Amino acid sequence: MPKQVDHESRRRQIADAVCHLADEHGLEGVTLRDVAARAEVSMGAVQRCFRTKEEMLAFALDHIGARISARVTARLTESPAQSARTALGHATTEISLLRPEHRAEARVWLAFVAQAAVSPPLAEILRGNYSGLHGLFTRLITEATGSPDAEREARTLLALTDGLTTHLLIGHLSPDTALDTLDSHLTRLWGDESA
Amino acid sequence: MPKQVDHESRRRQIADAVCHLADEHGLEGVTLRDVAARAEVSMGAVQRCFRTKEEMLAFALDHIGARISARVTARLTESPAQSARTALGHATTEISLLRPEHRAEARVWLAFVAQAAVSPPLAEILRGNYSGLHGLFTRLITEATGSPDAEREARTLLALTDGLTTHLLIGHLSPDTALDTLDSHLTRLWGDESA
DNA sequence: CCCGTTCCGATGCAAGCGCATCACATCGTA
DNA sequence: TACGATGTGATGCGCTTGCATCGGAACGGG
Repeated sequence: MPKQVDHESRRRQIADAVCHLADEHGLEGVTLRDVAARAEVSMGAVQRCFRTKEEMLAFALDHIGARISARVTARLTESPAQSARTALGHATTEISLLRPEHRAEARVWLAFVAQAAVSPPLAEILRGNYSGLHGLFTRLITEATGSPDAEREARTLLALTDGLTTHLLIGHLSPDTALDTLDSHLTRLWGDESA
Repeated sequence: MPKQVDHESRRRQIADAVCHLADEHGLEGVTLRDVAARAEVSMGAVQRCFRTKEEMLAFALDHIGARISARVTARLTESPAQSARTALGHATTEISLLRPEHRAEARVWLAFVAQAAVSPPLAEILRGNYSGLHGLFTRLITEATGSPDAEREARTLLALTDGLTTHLLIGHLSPDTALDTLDSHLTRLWGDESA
């Protein structure tokens, strides 16, 4: 056998390059050549890892989705002693990608969401991610409030975080304003349900 | 002078073509040739109306933004006798583009938003649109509830509608579910503020 | 030790892109 | 009526794209 490269790690390496490029110039700026250059591999290597460009994009979306989800669950498990309310607060701020260090991830996410609106395979992946987050939010809200409307509250919260992230990216909101809006919504959620 | 074509109406005609193509294949599927073909004009005519492709996209974004805003204000003025609450309900359902006949506009909007995240000129246009909508929402909420937090509620509502639209487009939510979520949020808004 | 298998990376190719160019209709004017 | 200005649409150009191809390097088995 030849050199025997770890394919899986190479795929992740390429997916990271895709995310970097999508952050800088949007998904339209993601070409096979630029991806190969950024990942510091040859173009042939990229083509061997992924049969088509679309397959590469799908893997990259899965990759970044998994990374974000992992960060959320990590945040929850590292501070398990606190209440479900603060846990949900942590989860939402993590999801909404409001902090500057996650701005790049937010841009990549938005680029993929837009593409998913006209690409069923990408939409399928996103649906999976959102379903998972919806379930997580529902569980936390139920735990914190016992409300029978937890599913609906989870939908509202998830849509709100996405909307705030979007408005942040196009400069309509500042990070502080977005965070304040999110906090306010959570505060009212507790007030309503536990009263 | 030669044929003397109405430039402004032609620009709108081209902008409509841009929107149709963006709806079908995303913004990446918008090429000068396809735009010309869809608008039933020659490619040279497109280039005469807009010096560059980016200028054309900016005009198209302005065009669709104005159309949506116009529809919202039209909806408000055509039923002025009702309360500010129902007015806001109408405005939000109009903005959130949940109805099937506005699905195309929603897809176009999402495509432009994503592009705006990496294109300052487009972001500038979007910021103007959102500022106008934020002002409108703030006014209606103030009128309906007298709450001092009207600005924050308006931000929340605007972000929520955008998030719901996004989730609808990628198939995470059904139109009915999205509408129900929006209605629920509005109901709670009235309950909180007027209590 | 050498050969066969397996993987790699450079190159080629057809298609499509945005943009510039230019001869040609078209109409007001003298 | 003849002319010149002006807007028009077809064509060309340089470049990039995604994808297919192919010679060669790198190992393990006989």
